[in-house]
Amino acid sequence: MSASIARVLIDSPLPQLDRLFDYRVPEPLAALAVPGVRVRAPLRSAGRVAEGWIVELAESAAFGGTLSELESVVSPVAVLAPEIAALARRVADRSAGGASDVVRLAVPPRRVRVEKAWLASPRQSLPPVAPVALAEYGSALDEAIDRGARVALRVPPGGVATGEQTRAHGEERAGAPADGRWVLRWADVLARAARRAIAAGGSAILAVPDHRDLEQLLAALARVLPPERIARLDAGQPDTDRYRDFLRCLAPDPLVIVGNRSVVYAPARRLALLALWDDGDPLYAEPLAPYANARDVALVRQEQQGGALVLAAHTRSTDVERLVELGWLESVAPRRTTSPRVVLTALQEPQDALSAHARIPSSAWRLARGGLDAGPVLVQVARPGWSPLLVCADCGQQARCARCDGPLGVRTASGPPACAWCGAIAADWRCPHCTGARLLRSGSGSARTAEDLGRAFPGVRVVLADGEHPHLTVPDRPALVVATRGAEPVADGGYRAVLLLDGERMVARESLRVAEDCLRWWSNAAALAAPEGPVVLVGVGGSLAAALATWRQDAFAREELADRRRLRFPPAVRTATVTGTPEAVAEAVERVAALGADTLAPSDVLGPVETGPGTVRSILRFDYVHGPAVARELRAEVVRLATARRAGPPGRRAPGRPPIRVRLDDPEPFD
DNA sequence: AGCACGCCGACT
DNA sequence: GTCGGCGTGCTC
Repeated sequence: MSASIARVLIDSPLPQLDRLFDYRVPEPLAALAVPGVRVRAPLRSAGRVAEGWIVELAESAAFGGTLSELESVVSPVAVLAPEIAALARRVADRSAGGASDVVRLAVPPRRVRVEKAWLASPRQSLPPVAPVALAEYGSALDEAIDRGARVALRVPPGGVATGEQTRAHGEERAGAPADGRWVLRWADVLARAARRAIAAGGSAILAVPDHRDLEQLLAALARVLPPERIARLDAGQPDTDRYRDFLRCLAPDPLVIVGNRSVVYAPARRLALLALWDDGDPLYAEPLAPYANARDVALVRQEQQGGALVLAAHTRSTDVERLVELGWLESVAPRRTTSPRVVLTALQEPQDALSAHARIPSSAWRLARGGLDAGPVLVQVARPGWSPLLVCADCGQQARCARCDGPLGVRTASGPPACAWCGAIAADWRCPHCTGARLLRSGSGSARTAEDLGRAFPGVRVVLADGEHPHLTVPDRPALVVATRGAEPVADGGYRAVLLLDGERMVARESLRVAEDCLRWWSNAAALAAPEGPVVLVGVGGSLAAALATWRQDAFAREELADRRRLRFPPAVRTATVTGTPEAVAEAVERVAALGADTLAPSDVLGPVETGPGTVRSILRFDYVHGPAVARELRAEVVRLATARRAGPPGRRAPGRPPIRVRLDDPEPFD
């Protein structure tokens, strides 16, 4: 007699359904009803069926009432592995959200044709893979992977040429590659780390922020592993491809699974390595409820499943610094420190001077010219477009969109003024401050910088790389590559010089994480330089510039985290934002406060402040130890409000949205 | 979310 | 006496 009860997680965003429901398994379904399969199950009176996943089987019901029978098994494939169900539960609890919302990130939409083909295809086992040493770390990284350690990993800047065998020790920094492609060192390190995991018989998950990083990683992996060992799971690929690769991960042989943020939920056979590249990138923040950051998911998963965790980057996020200081992560760096040659330069002219000549100090100018003799030169700017800022010609105030208050700018030399946020064209703009009607262009975006530089260096090829003009790579030929931050192409052989032009403007942004972000943007751009290629940071001084120049990002993260501790800002503390009607928000805050002043001190309740008509927001901050209790309390309140809706006068059901929304560790209020 | 149950007003 | 209004609560 087999287990006759199936515990099912219902696929629904409703908070009151976020638990396991018991169903009897009818005899005809017994063979198919295994943990992980998608099922249809009646929910509240016959006729209505919900979909869900069997999370576990049991001999007897935990539920006292009479059970319904499972209606059907949607597909025989166990798409929700037990450890992923457990991960989803933990992540949901930590974020005060629902497990099925998390599972939806973990399990891609089913494609029947793909599934049928996969079920019909013969299983074949893959030939074993020999291990490879990560000798630039001595034996520290090899050992860490083998024993399943948690590591904050510093990665060498620069790249290696394809075809050039990565050598065991004393790797010379490659000069110009004779031919073929150039792969960034970080990608090469992660690819070899993954191969080490595979050689030991385990899987590896490698997460990257965006698809450009993904391309780098796939290029690096292609050098060290056969394609049958590599699976790709990213939101950018078509659903059929995504489901096909997802199914491949379920096969018994371990694979390297690469993708963007949600790849941290991938099903992996005997997970041996979970690695994130550049964990400070905001793209790791999940935009869908319950908004769990991929880094946090990775931490939870490692804790649950073991295996090595590697958070690799050029810069150290304050979040990782915190974990290093706690002793939760160990810090591993290459034995021999290689760092870019960074030059700091003050601005010679006021920043609003418009010509490229005025924006680029003469020393930087010389280095750029020198670099162009040998190969490509990178110019990093803050913003895309032509003139990202417009000001009133009469009073000098910045011009803003009449509809949404976004900044007005022009995208091309002759284009109309338009809003950077909503895209609305500001046809008959009038200054709200002085009634002026004329706009003045201020500042230079990527397009204008590219054109200016083209004039300043006649005969030199100019490449414009921004969101609208994406370039993954540029060849090893003289060219000026003007790129917005984060959109820099990878140059074969490395850039002969890197100019970080808009440092001052980037630092001027008002956000809790500006300094951290700037150092990350600059360091990542600097890492694209060729071995002796100079990196020039224009117009920034102080400890931030010094951290880049000395390539000591860890020390900077330590200071930065110490500041956050003093201010009680994240990641020194966790936060919960509660948004909704004033009464509901006040009540939710009250319930958390009732946990005690030790959990939530009165000074750690920020707000409420009005965020819309009839809507307020309060922010709670609390220490990490109290996170579970705060999340549990807020979640309970959400469930309570969803079940017993007694908002407003009796007899009136509150229409539309639920009265509160809860979000843990939302970075937005601090931006 | 849906959908049934339940307890007060107008009805053949 | 009964039909049906919508407020309230639950979903294995």
